[in-house]
Amino acid sequence: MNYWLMKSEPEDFSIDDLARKDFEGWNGVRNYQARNFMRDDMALEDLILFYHSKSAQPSIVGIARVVKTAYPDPSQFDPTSKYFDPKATVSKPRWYQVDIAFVEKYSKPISLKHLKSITPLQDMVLITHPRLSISPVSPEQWQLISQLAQT
DNA sequence: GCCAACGTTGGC
DNA sequence: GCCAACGTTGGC
Repeated sequence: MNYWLMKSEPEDFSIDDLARKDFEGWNGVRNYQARNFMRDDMALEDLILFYHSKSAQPSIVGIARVVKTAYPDPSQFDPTSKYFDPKATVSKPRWYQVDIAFVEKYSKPISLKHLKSITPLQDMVLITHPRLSISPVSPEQWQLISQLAQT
């Protein structure tokens, strides 16, 4: 079982949007590191911290889980999509996605500001690599954050 | 293979 | 909306 953090701009797709759906295909990821995490390391039922970026108070807002492992992101083949990639082919896809589903919404979000104030969380990839949209979370970090969510 | 130019992310 | 940090592209 692995733990992850995935960012989304709530104006594009929020935890409430996720809660309304059976699942969501996590398409449009166009960063190789993030792709590799999805393609190579994400397993069924892995748990995900769902993070709202570019919001007034960037925060972890809830939990999702992986319900389908990596498969080629169809938007890379669609010339009308903003995620179209002319260098990708069906036989040699470049971009992958997973499907995720809603698990829970925190009653109170945990802000980035709060996370940055907690010494043992300073090595979170979220903090050391602030522009990565998908990042691994250690079991220790997961446990600590789960405790924060309950207070 | 270097690196300048360019595009994107995301906190503020 | 700004802009620093960083990733990617492409000419040489």
